[in-house]
Amino acid sequence: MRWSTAFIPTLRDAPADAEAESHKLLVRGGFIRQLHAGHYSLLPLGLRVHEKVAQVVREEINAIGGQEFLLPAMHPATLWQQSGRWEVMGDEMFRLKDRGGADLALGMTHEEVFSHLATELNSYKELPQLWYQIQMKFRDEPRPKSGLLRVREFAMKDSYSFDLEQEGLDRAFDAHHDAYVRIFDRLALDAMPVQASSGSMGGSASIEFMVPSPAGEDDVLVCGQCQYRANVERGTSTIEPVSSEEPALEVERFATPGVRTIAALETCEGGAPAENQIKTLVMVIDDQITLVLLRGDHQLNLQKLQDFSGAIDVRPAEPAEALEAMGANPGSLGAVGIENYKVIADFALSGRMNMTTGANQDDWHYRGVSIERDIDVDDWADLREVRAGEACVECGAELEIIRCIEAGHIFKLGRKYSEAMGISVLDADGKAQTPTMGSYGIGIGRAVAAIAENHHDERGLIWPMEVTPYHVVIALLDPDDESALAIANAVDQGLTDEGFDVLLDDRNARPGVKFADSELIGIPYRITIGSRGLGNGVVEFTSRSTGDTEEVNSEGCVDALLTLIGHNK
RNA sequence: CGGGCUGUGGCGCAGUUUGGUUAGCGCACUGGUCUGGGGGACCAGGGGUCGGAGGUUCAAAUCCUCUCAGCCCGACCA
Repeated sequence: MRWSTAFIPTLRDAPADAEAESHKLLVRGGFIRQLHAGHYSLLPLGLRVHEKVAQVVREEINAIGGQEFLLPAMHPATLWQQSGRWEVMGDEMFRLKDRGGADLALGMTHEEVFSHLATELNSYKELPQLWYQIQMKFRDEPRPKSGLLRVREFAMKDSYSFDLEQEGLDRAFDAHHDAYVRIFDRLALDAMPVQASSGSMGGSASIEFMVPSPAGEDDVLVCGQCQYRANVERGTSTIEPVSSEEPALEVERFATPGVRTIAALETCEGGAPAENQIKTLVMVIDDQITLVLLRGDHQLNLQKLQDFSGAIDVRPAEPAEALEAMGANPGSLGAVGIENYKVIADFALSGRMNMTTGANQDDWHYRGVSIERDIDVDDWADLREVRAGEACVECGAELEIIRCIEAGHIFKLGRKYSEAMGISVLDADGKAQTPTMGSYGIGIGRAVAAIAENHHDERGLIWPMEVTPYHVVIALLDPDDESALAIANAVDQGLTDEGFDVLLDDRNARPGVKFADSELIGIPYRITIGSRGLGNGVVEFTSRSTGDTEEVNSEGCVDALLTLIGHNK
């Protein structure tokens, strides 16, 4: 490719609203342009990277037996109604009507469509199947952000496995796990597999592949000693038990004028340390008022509550709702004597006595509360968010919390979708069986951004060889010098013949511009051909990542350059 | 959805408080001269009607109302 005829609109300044490094650099380097919030155009350079990432994914999924499809992006509502997710997906699904008034949706994932196709499976002899596609997904994200990291329209590789038995699903799941490790390795992403919440996907097991980055949106618990890795939405820790003072006293109501917070209750007359308080949260779980109890110094993780309840919609009650339900304002609420609402308590409260909590009357609290004796707890659950420094549940070492980008996610779905969509095959005994499914996703555009996020310096991007838009850029400093041009053409041809993607910078621009641009767009190797070097009979070979330059005799330089690149395309 | 902020050429910004000729600057772009190994200089140019609609006024980028869009924090989401 000749740079002089290519569309590579580089910018000296990043757009003012770009925050994430990948966002700034992908825009500045002429890879992407925003059309509107959450929707990006891939320019030629961006598309080349995107396709190379997709190709790596494709090769590795093919290698474990995947068969590629391309499914519609627009789906009939009936399909989603059948799985029950027409309601579950809520506002996140783009919905529209056709001219006849039929409800349609833009696919945010493809369990339904693939399951629908899988109804054509008839016999156990046809199993297992491993199907996948690389297709646009549409999600009406409340807040698109960070360039390609969180968008509303994005390419995703999603694969789906169909097996007769659990062991088959386990194999498909493990095969994906290993394939994902290879994919992220090839993409030069340090992705770690972590235990994850299944969210709206349902299912029994789920592992996310997390790439550490400050631009990420997930917090991951990482043990420094053992291999324990878990999303905070799922992870637990071992905490020092708090020994309650014995004996259990009687519940006593006491005045706490103006006290509305845990912190205030710690310091007021007759108060108690946070760990001896019961925090009472009024939540609305699928329109049902529910009380959630935590130790005073603990934070609720909403996703844990959602996963435990299996609800579609979980939110904190509005202050007015809380007042109406409880007869007091938040800050003075408690679950003592509550019978008409469901109460869910965090495990950390188990067995605690002589606790302090709100009395459901402003300015009054109870002390001497023993949770099992005084509160009608319906359910116990792990609801609290782990904090950095707590002890690993596996080995007791300290847990760290690391901000990460979710680059991939694999689920064991079980039979939820195959049942709903009516997939059935006959087994060897001629009995109808419902296959068990797995689903496995990797965001292609997000992977591009994650790579950019992790491979850049102050001068610009530094693409890994697997995904770089061009392997080599030839900086032809004197395009009007015929001998220089001849050598540049020979190098271009020679490297291209060996399968390298070559960008020949033949623009009539100053050397500084060419160097700066080639570094900004992150081409791994630069070959500089200029009159100064040629005067000494050499061309130069520079590595983008190290900045090191070697001189190569211009005579017969193609072979020498091929050796330097080391055929590591 | 709540809070904060911003919309002026492709990008970055000034001008808005205190309405007043042809709306300005840097980068980018076009032509030219010089230059020629780290975003070069000079000369000459082209491009915006100030997010949109309505209003106030002799006069609106500037004031008022409505509206749309984008960004950040939170909520939410995977």
